[in-house]
Amino acid sequence: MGEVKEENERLKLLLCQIVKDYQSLHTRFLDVLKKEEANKSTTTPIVGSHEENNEEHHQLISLSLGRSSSNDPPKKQEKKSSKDDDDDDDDGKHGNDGGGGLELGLECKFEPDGSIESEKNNNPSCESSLGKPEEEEEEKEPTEVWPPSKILKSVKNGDEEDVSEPMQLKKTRVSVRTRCDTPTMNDGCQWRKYGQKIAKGNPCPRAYYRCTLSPTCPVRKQVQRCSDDMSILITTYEGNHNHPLPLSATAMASTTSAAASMLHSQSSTSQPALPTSLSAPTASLSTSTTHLHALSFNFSQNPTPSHHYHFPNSSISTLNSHPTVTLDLTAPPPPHNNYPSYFSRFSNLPTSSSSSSSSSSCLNWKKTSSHLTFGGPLNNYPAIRQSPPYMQITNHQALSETLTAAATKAITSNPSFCSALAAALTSFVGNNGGSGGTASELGFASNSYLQGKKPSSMVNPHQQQKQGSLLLFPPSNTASDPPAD
DNA sequence: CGTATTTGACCGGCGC
DNA sequence: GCGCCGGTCAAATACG
Repeated sequence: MGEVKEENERLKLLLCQIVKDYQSLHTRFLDVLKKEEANKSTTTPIVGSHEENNEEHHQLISLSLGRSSSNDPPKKQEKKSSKDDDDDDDDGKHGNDGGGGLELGLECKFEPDGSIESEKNNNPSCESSLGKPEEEEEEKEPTEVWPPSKILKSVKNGDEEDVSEPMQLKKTRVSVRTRCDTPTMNDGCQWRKYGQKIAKGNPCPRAYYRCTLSPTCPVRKQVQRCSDDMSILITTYEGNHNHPLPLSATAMASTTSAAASMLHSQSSTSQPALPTSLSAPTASLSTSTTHLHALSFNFSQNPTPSHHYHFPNSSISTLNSHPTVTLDLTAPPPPHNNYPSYFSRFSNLPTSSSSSSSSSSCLNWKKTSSHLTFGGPLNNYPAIRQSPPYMQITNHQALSETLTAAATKAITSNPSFCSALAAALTSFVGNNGGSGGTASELGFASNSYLQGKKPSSMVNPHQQQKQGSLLLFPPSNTASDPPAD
């Protein structure tokens, strides 16, 4: 109990810090927002997903990061927050919010008066696992992979989301192909090798690692050289961390969990929708065992033609027990795409790299011009769209954006992303031991977005370092993307 | 001496 | 039922 209390105190401090940072960032953000508004004062609505002329469109991602009390079905409120008269609100499908808006809801709601509804254990609607005890969080994480019988099948709360999910969901894997000289690419985590095997079809041995940052962390990774090209390292992640991650590890962790969640929702459209209802990207992936050479995502949004994203080097394999998202970051950039360093950043990190390199673990999206708006601070959010606090990101970009940016968008527009994001957030803040957890989580997420948006002007290095960086922030300014609108 | 890695054994799933 | 194969365990070994 003493330790727990101590931990709690520590987390509270962390939360306070993050909230503080968030508020200062938000202030700055509003300034930026005003400027942008001024720039595009030509009536272009924020949510205007007007015809993307191949290369540009407005896409709104609204992150509802408030904490909701248990009686508010998240679906409803997210839809509401996006558009009241949204036509699709049936439970089986992820609602498209209107006008090209993609909305992420994390089932969190803040009271308008600033008080935080913090019902850690009492909000079944909060599948995104914000504010959940560790165990529950793991349980609910759609991509969670439990180690075999060793870690006993812990008691499942009867009506948890996870219960209804098929087993295969827990085996979701995210595979990352990178060029890497070192035996393993440095993703910021600490791994312990527990096995090695020669897998069929590949002379190179496959190494098995488990995360050692926490003794109970269920995350595994497999590392294997590609038989065709020995310089390519295939790292396959499985599961989600159930502990705070070092800064340098948050990017990959959140990406993989988000990607896994994405796969989940893609491959299970017939399933009861996750309580988070957003415009669900419909991936044009075949079922069963088809490996695609590319990922294509359609953001089918109401009246407008769907936004289509193409991931030329990635694939999804929905093998029975191990549906896998493969992010191939090794191929040369296609002509129309300007590839950033993607994850190669990870592989390029010196093996000794720690979180000391302030924001080195962030993926840098150098292109894009996003219009990013916030729902305001915890207690004082301008009514940009609706009542609940949220973030809105409208991206003025499209296919010319980096693959990473596109992938992120695809992921973030996915309903299941909430879970992943929540996992990342909770991991970062240590499962929000304090009652004010959501506040800090919101702050953290916001800051992350801000970092992605204006790293230099909005966040000083210290803050970046302190707050960590969440991978899934929207793309930042683009060179190719004309500011005009 | 403590910790990490290696490596053969073991186990369970799956296909035949 | 059997064998293959992927994944994990755990004793032995290596390392600092």
